Amino acid sequence: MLKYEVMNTCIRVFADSDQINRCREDLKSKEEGFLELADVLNLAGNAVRLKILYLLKQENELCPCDLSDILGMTVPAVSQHLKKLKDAGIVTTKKSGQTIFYSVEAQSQRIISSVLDLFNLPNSIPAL
Amino acid sequence: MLKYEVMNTCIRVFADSDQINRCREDLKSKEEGFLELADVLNLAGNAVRLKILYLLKQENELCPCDLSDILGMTVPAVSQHLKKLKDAGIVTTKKSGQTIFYSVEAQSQRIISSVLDLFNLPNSIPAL
DNA sequence: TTTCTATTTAAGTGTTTGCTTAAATACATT
DNA sequence: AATGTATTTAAGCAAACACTTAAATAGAAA
Repeated sequence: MLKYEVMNTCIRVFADSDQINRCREDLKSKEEGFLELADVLNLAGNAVRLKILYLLKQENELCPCDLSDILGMTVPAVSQHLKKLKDAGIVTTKKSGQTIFYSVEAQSQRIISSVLDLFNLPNSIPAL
Repeated sequence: MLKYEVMNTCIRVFADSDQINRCREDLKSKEEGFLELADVLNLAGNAVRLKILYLLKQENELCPCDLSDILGMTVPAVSQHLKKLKDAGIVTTKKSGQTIFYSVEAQSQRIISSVLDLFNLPNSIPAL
């Protein structure tokens, strides 16, 4: 009578329930890491923010005003992107006069560098 | 009279116009690359899709039905994520009977592996 | 103190995202 | 031919995004 390997939502004749359980366990043990990595990738997965991170790494520090000029967009638009990056702990600020300089947070240098290094993978981006 | 270095939107006393122009040129020359990399990061920057990519790499191939079971979400929800990945050329499909197996597209293996390797960067994710 | 300047915050808006449920496809299997 | 199974597509919807313009802050400079 019980012909199918019924797992959850899906009824399928040739499901490999061992494989599915193994994968589920594996994911569960890494859940936290997936959420955190996805957050970082999501922040970097916007052309404006990716450019901001690239520029901050390249130039060491820049103020919202500079970024606005370089990127050709309004200061509030830039500021809102910076806020997201700062809330995530990816960038940090330093005040000098009435200028606020943004830079990549020390602890995030490695992952941001690694993300930006993806830029240089040969043949990595199909459409390129 | 012209006291400021007026660049674009921003009027600021101590703007370094050389730096700003250099950065602008640099960005312009890499514009295409930024857009494409941001696209990939944006796709990977979702916990569900990041898990899907991880699973496809780990298990070589999986069908929407398996993924639905493993991820604990409906088949249409999974299918829509797979469509995005396929439209971007990141995954490919192979038919076997009435099952459709998804796997990471050969040309995208490297960048996807590199993205997933970010998972293993020690101290890379501040909150971790 | 008053005025500027750099930045942030707020409010409004159109677009995109990611799910839901229901329906449609496309084939295998009987 | 009729039924069943795996998958995709469609429609609807609440939430998140990314910008805009205007206003609010904070602090330097005059």
